[in-house]
Amino acid sequence: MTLRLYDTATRDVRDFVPLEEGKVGLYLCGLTVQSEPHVGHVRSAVNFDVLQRWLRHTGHDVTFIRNVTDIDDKIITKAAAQGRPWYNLAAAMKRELDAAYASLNVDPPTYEPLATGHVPEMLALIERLISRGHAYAAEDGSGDVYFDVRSWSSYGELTRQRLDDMEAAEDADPRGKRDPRDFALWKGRKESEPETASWPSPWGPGRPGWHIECSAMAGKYLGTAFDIHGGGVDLRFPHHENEQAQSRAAGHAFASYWFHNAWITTAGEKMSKSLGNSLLIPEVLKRVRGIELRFYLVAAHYRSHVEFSFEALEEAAVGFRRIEGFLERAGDVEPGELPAAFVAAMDDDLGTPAAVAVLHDTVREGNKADDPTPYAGQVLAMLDVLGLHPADPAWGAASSDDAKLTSAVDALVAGLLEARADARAAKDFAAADAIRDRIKAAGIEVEDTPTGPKWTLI
RNA sequence: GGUGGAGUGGCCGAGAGGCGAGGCAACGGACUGCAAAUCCGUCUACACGGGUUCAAAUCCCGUCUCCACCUCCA
Repeated sequence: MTLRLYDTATRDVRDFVPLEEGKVGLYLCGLTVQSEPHVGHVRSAVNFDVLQRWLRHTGHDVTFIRNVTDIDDKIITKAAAQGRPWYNLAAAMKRELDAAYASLNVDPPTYEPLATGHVPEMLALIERLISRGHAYAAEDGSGDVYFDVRSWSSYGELTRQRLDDMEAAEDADPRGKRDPRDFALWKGRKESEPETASWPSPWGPGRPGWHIECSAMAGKYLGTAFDIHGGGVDLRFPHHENEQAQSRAAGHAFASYWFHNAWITTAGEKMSKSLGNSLLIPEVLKRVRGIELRFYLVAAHYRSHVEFSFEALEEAAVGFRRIEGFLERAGDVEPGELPAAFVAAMDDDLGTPAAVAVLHDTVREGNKADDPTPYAGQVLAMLDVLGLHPADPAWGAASSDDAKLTSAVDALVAGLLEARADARAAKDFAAADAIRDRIKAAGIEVEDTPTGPKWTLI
């Protein structure tokens, strides 16, 4: 069985066939680093991370490029409002983003190019488009350069839009455009913008339009034809449509498959950056651990809309702890083979919900078995490929202070548990339960297991 | 107006013509001194109205509701 993926361009699930056998070029539109990342942002990263891990697991040599847009209108505007340089805001938000990815065990990509580092590549691409008759410098002296959508008859093919059916943007300042739907490849510097936010070009100082950076960077690192390109559904139009148009107009085949993840919403609505702080990653991680948040995200199919709620998140966390509890009881085991049903689920358009069901089934079988070891091995293998291995150092090793505290508490609790054991042996259950209640009041739960009592923090 | 998507049991969330995913919660049982954990069982649904079919949550027609994109957006 081979991997099948849903392709936005063809709108169906089809066999994934790489351009070159055994190798995969993957491009993900990362974030514009203009504010702190929230749960919605990391979903895309986690979904792509699962894709990347699965491709690697199935024997592909993956080159994964995830760009960072570190210059755009919003960054300039927000930085100005905050009274700091745009590049400082971009750098600070990039660090926040890195921290969020790390807390969810998102594997770093092969390379993470910055838009500002690829201006020459963009200029070369723009000049190529001009020479081929698909772009033009504005005649109003603005220094803008636009892509000429009327010159590219396939425009709209990715999202099946017809130019004539599109609503013209309300704030459409026609500037020097020949058609209101023409989009900027290069934006001439305005007087109000900082000089540091401009680069020299044949059309005067300016900065990149949004779409051109991805075409330029994907081309540089993955070649003019590569396998998979993706991002959130909102990027289909105009961003991906425009990328494809300009790349193909430049004579490049561009992406073979388009992979788009659905939204996470709150209260039925898109998680916008104006919703406040409650869903920023550090805030969410006060409620659940990173591994639990990742489990919540992985348990839903990447193309399904997820209605975020803390209740659902905490429920997922409870389910995950059940899996962890099983592994703890099973003791040290090495990852084993993946169950066939799990592999089939993953091969079917990354069917993580069905894969997670296999995970649960295996845990139940393991809990029933006299020897849980082989089941635990399978569970570990499944968790590992989903980026959810509990022992992965990415989740953060306990600090030495934590270890000392654990050891100290263990010694104190041990004394109480001995007294409780004595009381139980003497069938003085009232005394035994009193001790247990006292421990519980301190925030520690005691469970009796076949190998003796065990304590955990509540 | 154009494009794409959604409506599933108390809740979350899969599936996409036929042997009723999975989880959480609840209840009953086993185990336990009592619990906890674990296992077994129960509750078993597909927005609405028609239709096709031996068989529809799944296909067709219609209706309603909701969301996204067409402007920056994961």
